[in-house]
Order: sequence, then structure tokens, then C-alpha cells
Amino acid sequence: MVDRKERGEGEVPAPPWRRSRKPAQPRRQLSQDLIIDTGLRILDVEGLDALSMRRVAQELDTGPASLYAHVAGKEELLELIYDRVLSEIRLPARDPARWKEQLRAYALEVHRVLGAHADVARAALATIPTGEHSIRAGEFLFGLLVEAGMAPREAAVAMDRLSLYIVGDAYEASLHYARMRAAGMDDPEEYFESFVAQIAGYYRAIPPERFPYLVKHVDDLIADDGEQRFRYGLDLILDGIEARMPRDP
Amino acid sequence: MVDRKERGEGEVPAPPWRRSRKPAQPRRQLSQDLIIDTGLRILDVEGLDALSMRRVAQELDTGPASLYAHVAGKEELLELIYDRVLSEIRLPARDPARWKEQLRAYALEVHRVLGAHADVARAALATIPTGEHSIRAGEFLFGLLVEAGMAPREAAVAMDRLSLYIVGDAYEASLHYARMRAAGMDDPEEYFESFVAQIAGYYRAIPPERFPYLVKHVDDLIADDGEQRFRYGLDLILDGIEARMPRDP
DNA sequence: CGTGTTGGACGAACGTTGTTCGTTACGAAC
DNA sequence: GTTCGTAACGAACAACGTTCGTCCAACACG
Repeated sequence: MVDRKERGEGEVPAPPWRRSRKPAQPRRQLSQDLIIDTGLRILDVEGLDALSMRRVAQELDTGPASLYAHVAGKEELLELIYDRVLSEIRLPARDPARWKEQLRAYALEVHRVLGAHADVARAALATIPTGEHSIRAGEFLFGLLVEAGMAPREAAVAMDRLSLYIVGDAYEASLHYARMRAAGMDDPEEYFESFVAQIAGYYRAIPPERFPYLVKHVDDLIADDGEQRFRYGLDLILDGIEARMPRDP
Repeated sequence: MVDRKERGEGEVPAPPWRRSRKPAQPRRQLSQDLIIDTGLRILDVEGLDALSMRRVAQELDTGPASLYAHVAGKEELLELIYDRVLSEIRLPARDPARWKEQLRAYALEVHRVLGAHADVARAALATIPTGEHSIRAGEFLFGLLVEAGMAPREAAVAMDRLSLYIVGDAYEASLHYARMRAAGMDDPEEYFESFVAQIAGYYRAIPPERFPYLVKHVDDLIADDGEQRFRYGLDLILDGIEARMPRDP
């Protein structure tokens, strides 16, 4: 952040015949890790919409073409960033006797990590998870269900559905985050207030004779925030899984 | 599709001083409906990635600027297309006594419609539903839950979660559809085969000592197709809702 | 120590994209 | 018959992902 591109300001231009030898710049050394880090930082600070190859290159004081030696393209970069984020999730030792509790904790943990890097979920749903840390999470989830007594084939689907729910919810949340940024706001609470007010106003304006239930219960529609909704749906799914577990009291 | 732009081929160019009067073209009349229809057709045939303002304009024999008189921008156009698709869902008369059955049928119906316009779900998750038909669906869902005896505030969250699940699954499916198209395939079955084989091969190649469960049960991981997975997760949620319904046998 | 070779860095450019500006010309209202 | 609002439109802008060809620094080898 200290030696940004500043040429063209306060400098005497070099004579054109001097074939522009770079004076003492010992040629930056890029690396995939450096590119991923930079991309993740941009994504955290400025959001997914601001994350472009050019933006990453600019942060690294180079041109966009330089990145392609380390990264196949934007899609791969997003997958790599996503997997780096997943590396932050902490997994406990599996304890099949407490499978439901652990499943719940796992979901909340993943949800927390995805929420911490607000916009990454918006890229996550678009990638097929084949990264190191993604598999690590899958092994935990799948192993826990199987050890708890679920048939492997059913456990596979249950894992898939639970993951979809977690990422889907995080995706939706990150959309709101993007909207907040687009509106120029910084405080999530302030945005939530205005968003809720906007929705409420809209629902109050629709014809009550056609949509009586929605209009009558507007306040209930906007009562719970994102975290409460996520937990409710999570328990819905977990209870459903529990009902399918063999020999359960 | 018959009178496409063909000037510049086989025609003597008009003298430059003739200020290019359009000869007999009675000025196309655009409309929002026409634009939505065109957009939906492109989305169905060529996918979301091919749907650009320029592409729509081209299909209408005009320039992209002409669209902005009827549509605020691409985002609004996508919302309008999405709501038009939602207009295809058929809703029965509500029967609270059979709420679970109807909820299930509703979910399958929405899923079917979203699947019929393969790529629309990829745009759906990105929009906040405020269209006519979206509200209509919401009223059905919400009313059904409340009439079945659920407290309105809880019904609001349950509706939200169920909707998220449906759209989220359709979104994931449409991603695969896009991948299929990108791979140049046409047959979904063929794509499914190759995709499954690819995933299986990948999972078989990861170190078994670190991920024993995943490696051992590769075949189970890829056993069920998208429709079966959707139904399993749906029943998971519906059972969870049932458990929360008051005074249920 | 000299010489080849290789792979990363990079400037420039291509083909798209969404959107805006300023102008034109039609159709309806007076 | 004139006026006037507004839809249509051509051109352009800024930004995007990606590719091509060139150039140089560092390594391997004799």
C-alpha cells in the first residue's frame, strides 16, 4: 500500500529513445498465494463486484496479464479464494453420540466463516467444491452421519442437503450485503432497518382483498432477522434427519 | 427472424449527403412485454450467459439504448423475466386439512417451473421477490400454513426457509446446466454421466488415510440424481414443519 | 566464467459488456 | 397545421476477461 503507482506525477518523463530500462526494480515476484491473498482482501473490503483481475493486478502493481501465469482465470481464482476461506473453519473431534449437537455446531461454524467474508458465498455456490478444505469439511460431515448409524447412501444426500442450505443462506445474506454496499451504507443495522421498512411499506400497499394473509401479518413477515431464520431452518432440517436416524429413542 | 439487418450487403450505399432517411421503416414499436418475452426466449435457448442487453436488442432489430425506455436496466429486466416465469406455476385451492400434501405439491410445482426455464433460477436468487406472481405464491404458502394452525410469525419463517430451499436447489441445478452448455453438450443425461464419472474419479484419487469415509463410499456419494436429492431434502423440511404444527396426532 | 535456455513479467490490444448522451422523428394533442 | 413530449437510435464511454508477442532475469550447463 506504500509504493503505489505514482509515475506521471512530479516526475520528469524519461527521454523516449532510452528504451525504458526499469531502473532498480528487481522484478516483482508473484505467486499464487499472494494473488489469492490479495483477491480475498479485495473481496472482504470492497466486495465481489469490485473483484476483477485488473483490480488484483493493480493492487500488486502490475498488469492483468501477469496473473495468468499463476491462475488459470477468474473462475479458478474464485475457487481458490473460496477454499482459502473454508480453511478457517474449525472442526472438533467427531463424537457420534452427540451427532446432532455437532452437526448443529458445524453448520453454525461454516455459516459464521462465510458470513465473516461477506461476499465469498456469492462465489461459492457457483463452484463445485473440489478444494482441500472443502473435502475436509465433507469428510467430517459424512463421517459423523455414518458413525451415528445412517446408511452411507442416505448420509450422502443428507450431507448434500445440509450443505446446500448453509451455503444458500449465506449466499442470500451476501446479496443483501452487496445491496447495502450499492446503497452506499456501511452499517448493516442501518441497512436492515431501511430494508425492512421498505418491504413493510411495499406489502402494506398491495391489495388486501387479493392477498389478505400477507397484508394482515406484515409485521410477522419481517419480525425475525437473518440469524434467527437460519437457526430455525437448520433445526427444521436437523429434526428431519433425527427422525430418520435408526434406533433413536 | 425474417427481416434481419442485412444492409451493407448487395446494396448500393446511399449518397452521404442524403441524411440517411429511413425509407419505409414505420419505426418499430417496442414494449416492456415484448422485451421480456424476447429476453426469456434467449434465456431458454441460449442460457443466462448469452442474455445481454445487446443480444435482446439485436433480436429486436435495434440498438441496446432503445431498451432503456422500457426497462431500467439489466437487473430489472431479470426480475421481470423471473416474475413472468413464476406466472406459470399453478396453484390449487387451499385445503388446510391436507396442508402437508399441498405444501409438497407446491414445492414440486415451483421446482418444475424453474427447471423448465433452466437458467432463470440463476437470476432468481439475486432478486428480491416483489413481483405480482411472486407475491401470489407467497400468499398461497403463508395462508396455507396459518390456516393449518401455525402461528403467523413462525409461518413467515417457515415459508422463507422452504422458498430458499426450492430456489437454492434450482439455482444449483442451473449451474450444472450452464456447465453442460459450456462443455458443448446437449443431452443432460450424457452430461450427468460424465460429471458423475469425473467426480468419482476425483474422489477416488484423494488420500484414503485422510478421508477414509469419502473414499470408501464414493459410489454412494454419486448414487442419487438431482430430483431424488431435492425430494429427500424437501421431506426433511416438511417433516420438521409437521413436528412444529400444533395439536397434530 | 561464459553461454543458452526457460519461464515469469508485462505492455498492448481484442472483443465484450452495461449504460449514457445527444439527436432525430413519429404520433397525438391543441 | 403547428407544437411538443417521448420513444427510438447511433455513437461513444468505461470497465471487463483474456490473449499475444516481447523482453528480461535467473538458472543450468560446459
